Amino acid sequence: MTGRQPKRTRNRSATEIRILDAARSILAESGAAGFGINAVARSAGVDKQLIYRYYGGLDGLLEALGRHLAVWWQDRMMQDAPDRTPESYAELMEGLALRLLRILRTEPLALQSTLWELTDTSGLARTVSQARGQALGAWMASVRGSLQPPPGIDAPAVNALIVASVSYLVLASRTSDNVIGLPTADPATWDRIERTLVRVVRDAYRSA
Amino acid sequence: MTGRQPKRTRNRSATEIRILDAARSILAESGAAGFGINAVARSAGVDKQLIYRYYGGLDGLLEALGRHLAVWWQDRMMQDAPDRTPESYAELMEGLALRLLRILRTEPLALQSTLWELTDTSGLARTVSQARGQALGAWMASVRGSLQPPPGIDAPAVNALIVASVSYLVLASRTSDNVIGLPTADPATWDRIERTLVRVVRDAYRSA
DNA sequence: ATTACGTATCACCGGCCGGTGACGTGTCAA
DNA sequence: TTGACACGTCACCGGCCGGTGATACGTAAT
Repeated sequence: MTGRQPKRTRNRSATEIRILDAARSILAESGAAGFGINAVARSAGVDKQLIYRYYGGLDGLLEALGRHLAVWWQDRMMQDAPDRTPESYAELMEGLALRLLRILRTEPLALQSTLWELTDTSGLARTVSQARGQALGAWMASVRGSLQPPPGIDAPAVNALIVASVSYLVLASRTSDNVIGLPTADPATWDRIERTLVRVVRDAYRSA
Repeated sequence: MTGRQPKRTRNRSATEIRILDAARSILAESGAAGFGINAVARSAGVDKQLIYRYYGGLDGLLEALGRHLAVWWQDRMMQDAPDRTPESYAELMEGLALRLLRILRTEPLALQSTLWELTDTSGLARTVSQARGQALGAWMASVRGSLQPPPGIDAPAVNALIVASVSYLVLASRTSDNVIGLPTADPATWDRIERTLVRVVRDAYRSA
C-alpha cells in the first residue's frame, strides 16, 4: 500500500535506447504523420521530458534517428544476398534495383523513411532522409569493382530513373491497389515489374 | 458609426466557389499537411460553419475538390501541346512522359495532388488522387489512335515504370536538391532527364 | 548522516485542430 | 406587416500538440 511503484529503472543509457527504439517503431508503423514528442514518449513508456534532456528535443532525436537509420540501411542492403558478382554494369544495376524493390516492399521502416524524404519541408528530417542515398552509394561502390557503364550513356540519369521508378511504385502501392494501371495487390504484378525492370535496364545499357 | 459592416455578400453559390478555390490554392501552396477546415475557412474569408453546411464537412469538400481536380488534370493534359500525332507506340509514351514531367514541374497543384496520393491512408483523399490517373488514361486514349505496342513487351508495366520515375523525381526535387545523385537544382539536369527518358522509352519499345 | 547530483515524474501552459449549437440579419412570400 | 427561411457569424467544446517549471526519489561522495 505504501510506495507507489519503484519509479523506473533509473538507467540513462537504457532509457535512451528505449526512446530511440520507440521512435524507430513509430516511424515504421505510423510514418511521419504520427511522429512526435508525445507519441514517442508514450510508446517508450517514458516521460517526454527525458527526450528533451537526453536528445535536446525533436531535432536532436531526429538526428540520432537519422544516424541510426543510416547504419540500418547499410546493413539491410548488404545482408541476405551476396549474389554473384555482376559481369556487366547492367547486371550491377539490375541487382541494385531488385534489392531495393524487395527491401522497400518488406521493410516498413525503409518505405516510411523514403516517404518522409518527399514530405519533409522543414528539413527537420534531413538526416533521416540522407540515410538511404548513402546506403545505395555504398553498395554500388562495394559491388562495382572495375565495371564501367557503356560509353555514350548517361549512367547517373538512367540509374536515377530506375531507382525512382522502384521507389514510386512501392510507395504508391501502400495506399492504393491500382498504381498507374497496375494491380499492385496481385503478387504476380510484382513479378511483372521485376521482369520489366531487368529488361529495361538491359536495354538501356546495351551498347549498340 | 451605426451598422457594423454589411455582413457579407449573401450569395451561396459565390461562397461555395470561394471555398472551393481556397481549398484548391491551399492544396497547391501548402500541400496536404496544411489542409484543414480551419485553414480553408480562413483563406476563403468565410466562417467554417459554411463548409459544413454547403459541403458536409471535410469529406464532402474533398470529394468536390476531387471532381474539380479531375477536370483540371484533363484540361492541363490536353492544352498547350497538340504535338504532332505520334508514329509509334514509343513516341506516344515519350509524349506522355515529357508532358507529365513538365506539368509536374510547373504546376504546384499537380505535384501536391500526386504527393497526396502517397500519404493519404484514411482514403479521405481518394477522389482527389484518382484524378491524375483518369487524366493520363484519357490522354492516352485520345492520342493513341490505332497504335499498338510491339508484341512480347509488357507495355502496362513499362509505362508504369516510366510514369513512376517521372513522378518520383519531381516529387523528390521539391524537398531536396540532390535526388539519387542528380543535382535537381540545375536546369541542365532536367534536360538530361528528358533525353534519358526518351532514350529509355525507345530502347524499351524497340522490337528486335 | 548529510549533502549533492542525476534520474524520472507530474502538472501546467498556450495554441491549433475538427466539430457544433445558438445567434443575428438580409430577402422574399403570404 | 409579418412571418419564415436561408445566409452568415460568433462562441464554445474536448482533444491533441510541443514545450517548460517544479517536484520526488535513488545513489554515491563527503
